[in-house]
Amino acid sequence: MIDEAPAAAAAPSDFIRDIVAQHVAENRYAKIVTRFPPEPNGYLHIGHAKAICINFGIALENNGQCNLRMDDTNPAKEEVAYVDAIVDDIQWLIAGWADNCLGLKPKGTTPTSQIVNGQADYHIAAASPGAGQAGAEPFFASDYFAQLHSYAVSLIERGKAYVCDLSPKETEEYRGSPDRPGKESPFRHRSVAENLDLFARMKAGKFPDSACSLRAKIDMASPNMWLRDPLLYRIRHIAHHHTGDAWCIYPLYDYAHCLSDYLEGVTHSLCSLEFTDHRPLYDWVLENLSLPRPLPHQYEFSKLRPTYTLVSKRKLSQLVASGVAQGWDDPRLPTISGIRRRGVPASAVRRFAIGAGVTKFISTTEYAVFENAVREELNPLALRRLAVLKPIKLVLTNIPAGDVIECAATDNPQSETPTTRVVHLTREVFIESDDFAEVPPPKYFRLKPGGEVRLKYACIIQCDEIIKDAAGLVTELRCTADLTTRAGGPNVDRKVKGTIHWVSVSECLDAEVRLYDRLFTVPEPDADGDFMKHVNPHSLEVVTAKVEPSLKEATSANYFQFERLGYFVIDAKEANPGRLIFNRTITLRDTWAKAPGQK
RNA sequence: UGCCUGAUGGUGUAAUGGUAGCACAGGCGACUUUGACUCGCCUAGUCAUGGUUCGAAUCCAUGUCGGGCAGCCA
Repeated sequence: MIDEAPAAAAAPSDFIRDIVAQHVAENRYAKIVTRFPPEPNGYLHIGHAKAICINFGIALENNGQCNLRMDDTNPAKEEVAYVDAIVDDIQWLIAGWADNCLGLKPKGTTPTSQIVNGQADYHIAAASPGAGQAGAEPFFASDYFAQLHSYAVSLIERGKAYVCDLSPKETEEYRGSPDRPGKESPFRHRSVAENLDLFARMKAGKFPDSACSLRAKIDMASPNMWLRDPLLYRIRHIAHHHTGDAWCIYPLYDYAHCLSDYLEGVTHSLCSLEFTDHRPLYDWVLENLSLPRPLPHQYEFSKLRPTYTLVSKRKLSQLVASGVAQGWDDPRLPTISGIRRRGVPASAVRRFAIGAGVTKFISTTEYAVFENAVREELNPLALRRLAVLKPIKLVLTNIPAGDVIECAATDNPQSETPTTRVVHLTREVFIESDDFAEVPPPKYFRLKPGGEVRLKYACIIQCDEIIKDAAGLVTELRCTADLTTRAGGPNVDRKVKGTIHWVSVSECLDAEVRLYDRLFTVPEPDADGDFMKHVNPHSLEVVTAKVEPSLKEATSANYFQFERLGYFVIDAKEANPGRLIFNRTITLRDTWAKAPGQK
């Protein structure tokens, strides 16, 4: 496994952490329990990373637990494959950080609550340090269907819910609009006995889809739309990925979520802002069931929205379906799997997500903040290697063919005890074509006719001659090496302005290198509702690079920095021992490229 | 003419009645066998108007602007 940097410092406090701290001080709960509740209908993306970091972070900081729960109440959209992908992404993202507070449950079990000494006692699984171990699985809202059903019966018995025969279309009309009260359903005042009978028949499959629904009896004139007799259950004759054909009625989010939280002993249900209007309904369900305390409470925060990308499952799937992206794990996508394949360490995703802060302010986070987080984490981790992306041949005329000069190259200068490896300087080397200019711009430190430059880890060279082909293109540079400037040599301290990277022509390896850039050309691709038009046509460039021979042993468990170029990883999906493929995670910061007159 | 929610440099975030701070971005410089890293300096902010107070980003009032809410989605 990759040698990760230590977990980033604890997140600074925020309004939610303040509330939790207050509750801890009051001893309000035996244990702080949060949850991360994805619907298994797609892949996790960078936006989810914030919710993950908040929920797991708060659990971690309070010796609590964060349950991973599949919010799977809509069988039409959900698949097991997504469940597996989500579990995998989560485990990668929190490994070495919060994996000890990851709440999973023994496979096949169902948590329930019971009353012990007048207090709710929750049978929730203990945190599972070996999250990946067989026998553990996430929680599923669908595991609670039986319990949820009996709660619904209880609501009916209390006169708090009724079976409504209005069609979806009529239901919508009766609901009114935000500035106009709704109308009561003609079925609102059915007797408890009739509702019980109807609900039993709904469950028994006596009605077709949408023929009727179970609704909460609240207030059709409420200024809050979610309180206008919201639906609790709908009829769907469709198999569920987790419960199979056991049910044909399925609970809706607002009904299932609060009760799932309750059944798992969740204390703080943290979600994004768009659920703020749902909170009164969340509380209504729990209150009207007269459940034993303590009850969970919902708190909302603003989503993470980085520039130059999209965080919407629907739009992301459009990119995949249209072929703009080559799968959900395309390294240009902001999906967790894409980011991971791109070579971004989990610690960098966390640093970014945590750094964004927790507020109710609708914000956009500059992509540069993400880039900074990636470089911050990679710099101390990445092994330095020499690689030439766009090679041009350079001949050291004073080194005889066949001579091999050993040079010690540092693996990581950031390390307290840096290790080195040997690279071989030979008569012919490749250098980056960008590192030579026949007509150099002002302040050009690199190689130019008659100029000097240092070959990193080797020696200073001087450019004597330029060889061109018939078309006038430079094909070869002829230089003289000053071997007295090598490490240990008498003139090692001689200074030249430029140092460039290189590889030996006779010893280097060919590697496919995929150079990724941001997927969109504008900061807010969907601002005008047509993000497809802003796709960056140059978001992927593939080159055949010349890389130093030690890279033959590279595995996807290593992060590399190709010196002066950027950070790279082996493409975990497509590379194999016979085919070296590197993904560029991100370039190094480059103040030269930004200089006036450059590119 | 509804309800909910928010507003601090370019961006994000802190200050919880007492010196508006930090990070990113941007600029200048030092260092450098990575034009990287590191270090130093600089630029730039409390939505508006009133009020309370010795003192307001913070409390109150009014206004302005932004976001969310009318799925049998989550």
